[in-house]
Amino acid sequence: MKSAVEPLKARRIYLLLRDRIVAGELPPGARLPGEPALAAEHAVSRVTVRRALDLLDKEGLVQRKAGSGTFVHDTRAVRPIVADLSNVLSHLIDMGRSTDVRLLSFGYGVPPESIAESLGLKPGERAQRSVRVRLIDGEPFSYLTTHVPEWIGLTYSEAELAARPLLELIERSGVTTERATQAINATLAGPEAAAALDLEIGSPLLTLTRIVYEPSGRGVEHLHALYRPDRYSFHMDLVRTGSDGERRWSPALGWPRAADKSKSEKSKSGEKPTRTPRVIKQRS
Amino acid sequence: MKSAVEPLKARRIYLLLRDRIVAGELPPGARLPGEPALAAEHAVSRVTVRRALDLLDKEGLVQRKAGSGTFVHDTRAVRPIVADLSNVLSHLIDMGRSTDVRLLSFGYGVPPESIAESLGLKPGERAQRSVRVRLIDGEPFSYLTTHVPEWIGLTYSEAELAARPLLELIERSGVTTERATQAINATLAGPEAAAALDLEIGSPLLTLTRIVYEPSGRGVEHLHALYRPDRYSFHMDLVRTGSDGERRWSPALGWPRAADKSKSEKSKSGEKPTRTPRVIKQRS
DNA sequence: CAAAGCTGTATTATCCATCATACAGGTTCC
DNA sequence: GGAACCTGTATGATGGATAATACAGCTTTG
Repeated sequence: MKSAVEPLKARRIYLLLRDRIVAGELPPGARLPGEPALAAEHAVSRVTVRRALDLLDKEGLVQRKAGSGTFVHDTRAVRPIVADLSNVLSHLIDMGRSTDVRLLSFGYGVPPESIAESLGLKPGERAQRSVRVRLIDGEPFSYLTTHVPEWIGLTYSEAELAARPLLELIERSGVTTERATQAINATLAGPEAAAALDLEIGSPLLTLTRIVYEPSGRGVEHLHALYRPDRYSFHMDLVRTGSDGERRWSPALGWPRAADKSKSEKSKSGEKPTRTPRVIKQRS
Repeated sequence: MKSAVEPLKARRIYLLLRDRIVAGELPPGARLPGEPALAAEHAVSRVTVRRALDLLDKEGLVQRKAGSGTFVHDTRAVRPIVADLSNVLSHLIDMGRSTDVRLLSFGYGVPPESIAESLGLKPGERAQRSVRVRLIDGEPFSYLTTHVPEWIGLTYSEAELAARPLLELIERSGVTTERATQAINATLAGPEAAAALDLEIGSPLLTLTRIVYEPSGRGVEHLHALYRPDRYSFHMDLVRTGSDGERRWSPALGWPRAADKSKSEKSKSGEKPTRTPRVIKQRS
């Protein structure tokens, strides 16, 4: 009973380099240390370094040139950053990007206790469970598991769910949705999510758990979403609010949605970087 | 050249079980399948299943009883969920929890390109870089890397940074901060962050990147934060806004901050679950 | 062109995770 | 008590990841 399961060495180095790249320490185009140098630096064999670089290569983060070196791939191209807070991909759509939904699972049953509780179901009461995957430009980026009380779920068909937003169907059933709570977190990809999102098991994922309430306070939808961090992230603009001594950041409401920067190009350059939604495909 | 580096089998099973637990599919107190059963189910040896269970045990998610079985530990106790959006831990403090900051690194140098760009620095211009770890009740939960333009950084000392909020120091220097952008994402823990957060390399982490701007549009602080997802997550309340056809969720502003639920206990039970900030320590 | 450095590739040996199996000891239930 | 489960522990065998080394071919630099 020793040796806790630790990631393979190649993976360690892969992670390390990956962090240095995404952190910008190794800017796009830069040539990173040679394989012998990396091997010495991390006290591993060159073969292992190679494996790490292979991973980075397969992921499109670096580009290897025989005889020359390994170079950081143009990150901007590889990171088709999808973004938005509070709501989802609203402005993606009117940006000419095609989104698609695939229904993986649909059925009724007794949900796990924690979900039943948040939906205000009595023990044994059934709910509709569905699993969907969202694609952007053909590439999967989110894995959604939703639970809805049975009496609401029965108001629409499986085909309708595959075609329309769930919340729209819920509201169509006569329920009004006003309030919701959500929590954002991180996890590792389990087998199913990894398969659906075209990832390896153990990849990092962004998590969003949202519970939608009707005015009476009863839960009507429990959403558990997993996002690929390289294809999705939450962005928000903040403003400093509160009077002295109690100043905090608050989300900038009524903000210029997807602010087509045509409007504010007054100041010089660094207006709002990291906001270059170019439409470039990533290698599958 | 085959076999991509795939996570160890034990880790796979660990992740699988872990997901089923946090998803509530295996509710607290439940006995999970016996080791032989799990071994058969996943087509691995019992030894491997054992390793996976050891990980869950060490993490405090399950409790093993010789001769009896392996049981899901009381999740509520194990998840001292810290939370808040937009700002950080505001209400934690007035909840009687002690937070502490540890300065790991402090110095000046030329920052990586992407950060220099967001701070509006000219190539070669220097910035102050600091790395801090935040603890709650003695346990580390966030790993903060900040970059500040040199001319601001010079207005305070290393000791001051270790003692007071950075933004306060920045404002004290005469700069006014009004706007900020931030992005939330997920990654895997690299070596340094893993060590500082008392995690294994490859653990999932919540990421927050915030850039604070002064009114002129120039960046004055670049913050990169890594959070342990089991000790921190972003919560927010949402309200449905926008007129028909363009309805979306918006963060509920002006909400009862840290709503001491003494106020709204009108409706029955399920008012706002998952909001039970009991102060229970987790095993180190 | 030649030297130096790099990536690609192969070989052999070692180490560690995993497998398969067996047994000891505790718990539960009849 | 005893059967049937469970967890804890140990064994040797096997395969894959890694180490150490060597060499080929390409690129860059002088």
